[in-house]
Amino acid sequence: MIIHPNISALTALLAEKSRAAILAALMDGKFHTASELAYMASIKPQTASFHLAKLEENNIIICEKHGRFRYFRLANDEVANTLEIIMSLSPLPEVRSLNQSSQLKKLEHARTCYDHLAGRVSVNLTNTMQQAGYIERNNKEFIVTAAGELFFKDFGIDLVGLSKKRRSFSHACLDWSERTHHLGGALGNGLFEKYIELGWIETKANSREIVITSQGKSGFKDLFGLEMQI
Amino acid sequence: MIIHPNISALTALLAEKSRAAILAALMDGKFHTASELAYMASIKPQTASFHLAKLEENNIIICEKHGRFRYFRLANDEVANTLEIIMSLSPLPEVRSLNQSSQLKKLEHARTCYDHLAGRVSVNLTNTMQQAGYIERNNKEFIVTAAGELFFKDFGIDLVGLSKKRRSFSHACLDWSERTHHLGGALGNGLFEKYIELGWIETKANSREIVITSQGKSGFKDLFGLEMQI
DNA sequence: TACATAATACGATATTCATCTAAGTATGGA
DNA sequence: TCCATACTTAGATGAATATCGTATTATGTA
Repeated sequence: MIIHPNISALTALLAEKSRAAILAALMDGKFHTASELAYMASIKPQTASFHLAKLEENNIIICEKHGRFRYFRLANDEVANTLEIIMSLSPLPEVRSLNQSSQLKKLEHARTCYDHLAGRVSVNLTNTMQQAGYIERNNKEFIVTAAGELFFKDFGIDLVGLSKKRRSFSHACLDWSERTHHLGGALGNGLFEKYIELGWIETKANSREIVITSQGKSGFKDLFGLEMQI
Repeated sequence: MIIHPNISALTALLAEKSRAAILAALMDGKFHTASELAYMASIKPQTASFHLAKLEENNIIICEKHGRFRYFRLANDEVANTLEIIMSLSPLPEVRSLNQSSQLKKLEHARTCYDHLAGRVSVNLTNTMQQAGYIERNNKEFIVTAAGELFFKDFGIDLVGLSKKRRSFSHACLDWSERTHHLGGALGNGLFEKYIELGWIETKANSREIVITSQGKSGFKDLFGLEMQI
């Protein structure tokens, strides 16, 4: 028997359609109740409960109890990154309806990746920040340059505060639809929350989809000279 | 139901222990017979045949028939890269014996990754070539610099010939033990074969393990100033 | 031809495990 | 106190599939 990393340990958890659906739903980074996840995965609550217990045991998700509700979320951004990588290696879903096709297009355009922005828009923004010399790519991380420090400060991002968080600061996160990297980590999250605060983007309930508002379009254009194609 | 890439399609193939063992064995990049693979995965030939058929159907492996033997190999280096990425995301194997422990240490030191070198040695060599300014990292590729062109030519590597091959030229391949990148692709393969030709490294039958010979140790030292710790 | 080896095909078995029904626990509100 | 809701647990069921014994095909060798 050849010694090798225990591939099955990870893949067995993801190989099951219902669990995959639950995890895909949780990739929006939000908390969801067990019933919500059951509905999203098209299974009965008992079955969802069974899968959620298994995922929790394996430290893939965590649970917070409030009253009679149990709120589930991905355990951390490392799990989210892993899932995003596996997605980037997997075939695109079979599209069976016009509705699914348009949903897929929207996700490819802009979506959440756990707690930051992903999709074409995110990759464009990341590239633009690189070209402007605000960040530099170094292996799996982006590094904020001196110019970048000024830029992010001007934009109202507290780099010092973010860097104190117990997580990757500016992870180069793999984008499954664009098959390249976008800015993740604490900095990616900081920007994401700033965009929300400014009303430039909006999340939708029970979906990873992100909508760029009209303020967002002009905002991104002013900030980066970036034209949003929708 | 949330639209997302079909994770299960890929992971279901890897979730089964016997198939995982077969694929791990094939990561040495060599052809293996069905019986060999059955033995390596500790299953009967019929069972191996069943799994091999399934893997072939899904274009994970290819088969060449010679006489009464069937030789199986990974389909291409894209499959190998995918497997290596999944391995880098998976937990290290549980080590149950001194023998396994020493085998793991050897693999972490130097092993084949499909058709090129992986492990600590490979990562060190890659870093050294980067520091010497022979190659530069650009996203998922390494780029050969002008200085690098001279260097590789001196070392007897035919860059023009390699670049004509219908595959990635110098892929930045993920190393599961070192959790960083080493040089893969056609250039990685070219160097690997040159090391073999020079007698610097030796492969072992039915193992991914690579042995650095004494010529290799002095060779790598002369070429890169790199001291091999064994 | 006869026999040994490599591999696959087929059928039976066993195991794993996702799913559901039914029942039970916990919580909040009337 | 009673009921509705959210969720889990337990047990039964069924489907998928990995495995192996047996048989068959293909090839090489004596």
